[in-house]
Order: sequence, then C-alpha cells, then structure tokens
Amino acid sequence: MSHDCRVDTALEILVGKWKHHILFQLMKHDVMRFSELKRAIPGITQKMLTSQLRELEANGIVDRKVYAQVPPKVEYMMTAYGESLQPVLAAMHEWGEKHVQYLQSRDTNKQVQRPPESNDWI
Amino acid sequence: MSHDCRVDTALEILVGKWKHHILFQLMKHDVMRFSELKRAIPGITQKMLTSQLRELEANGIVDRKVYAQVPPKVEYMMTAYGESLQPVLAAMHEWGEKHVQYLQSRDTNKQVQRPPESNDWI
DNA sequence: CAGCATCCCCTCAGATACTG
DNA sequence: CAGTATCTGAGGGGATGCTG
Repeated sequence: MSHDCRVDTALEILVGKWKHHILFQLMKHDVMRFSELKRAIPGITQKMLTSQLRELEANGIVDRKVYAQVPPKVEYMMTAYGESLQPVLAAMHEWGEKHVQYLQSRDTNKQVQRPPESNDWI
Repeated sequence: MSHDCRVDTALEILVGKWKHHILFQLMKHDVMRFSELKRAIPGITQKMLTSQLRELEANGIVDRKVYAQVPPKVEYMMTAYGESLQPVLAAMHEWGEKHVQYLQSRDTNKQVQRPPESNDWI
C-alpha cells in the first residue's frame, strides 16, 4: 500500500554518474581488474571508481576478489544476483534508444539519422 | 560522452527525487490537477512538483493542459509516448521488490549464503 | 597496483515569501 | 489555484597528493 513502488530502490542502485558504466563493463567482460575498469571507463577517477564499486559490492551486485600479492591484484565481477539486473538495464537501454530517436524526430527534421552502434547492451 | 549504452538516457528521465512518484500517480489516475498531484505525493513542495513536471513535459513524457479561467486550472496526464515508460518502470519496480527481500534475508542471516541460481527474480 | 585522505566546487533540493 | 523568486545547506563528484 504505502509501498508506492520500489522503483526508487532500483534507482538507488543505478544512480550515480558512473555506476551503470561499471555494470556495463562487468557484464561484458566477466572479470576485470581495477586498472582495467579504469581504462575501460574514460574520465572516471580512482576515487569515483572505488566508491561506486564499494556501493555495488555492499548491495551484493558485484564481487571483489583480492589476491594477497605484491603488487596488489584485485578483480571485480558481477555476482549471480547482480546478473538479475540485466533485464532492467536492457529495458532502460532499449527505451533510451527510442527516446533519442524520439527527441531527434521531434526537435528537428534536418537532423541526420543516428549511425549504427556496435557496443550496445546485449 | 558515453556512446556505448543508452541507460543514462533513461536515467536522466527517471532520476530526481520525485519524478517517478509523479509518473506513478499519473499512470494510476489518467488525469490530475496540480493540487491533486501535490496532495497525492506527501512531502513534495510546489517548487519541486513544478520543476519536475516541467522536465517531464519538456521530454514529452507528460502533457500539460491549461484552462483559461479564474481560478486557474491545469491538468496533467501521461502522453501516449510517456506510456512507453511503463515496462521500464515495471521492470525496475519488480527488481526493487526482490532487492528489498534480498537485503532483508542477507542482513538477518549473514552466515548462510543464498543460493543464487534457484531464484525467480526476473 | 589499488587504493585512502583532503580540499573544494557546484548542483539539487528544502524552506519561505510573493503573485496573477 | 498554480505557480515564480530567493536564499540556503547538504552531499555528490572532481582534482590532487600520499601509501603499503
């Protein structure tokens, strides 16, 4: 009743300037080291990457594996539970694409059609 | 910046402390006046309600109908296009519910690992 | 390599007051 | 009734430096 809806719960997980980029990478690559993630997400700082990963970890979305060695090696991967976000992200991605087209067709007619992309969500 | 996925496009529409509450109400009621929305969403201020509605309107999600009369009367409703958000919100809501349960079961029983594959989320 | 610690800025959103 | 107009504080996020 007062649950209104749990959309905000999902939003809390996804909101954050970089969180869905991280999820995108981890869903694409299975396992990634910290530096790999940083390289794969242009513009992100260590601080942001760390904090966002910590939040995702605290929510059970990603797993963190630390190897006791020097130099340090830390691997990140989606948890099985985290994978359950896939349909949600897919729905958002799909709608987002439609919305981009919608805005283009609405705002102006001289706008060129969007070129094909290769790195979409599954 | 990120051309690899359109999740952020959907996020831009949904993010905002009150936006999904407004969408929830408008999807439930078809047509609502400004004051009805304000009453239906406890805690929201006029400023927030106005600004969020303006953004939704600018994105073609909601429609604003002004009656030229005194006192003023303004009605808000989902656009046909805005209705296309419904499956996205439904997916997020569904996942949010599962996540709440997941957090509860994880917090109340920290020793036992939850079997990830035998589940019905999604 | 993978971080933590600081400092700082800027936006979001709350409170309050005013208006056609 | 349905809005504007201001002021303000909190915190999300950036830049930089240090460390095991």
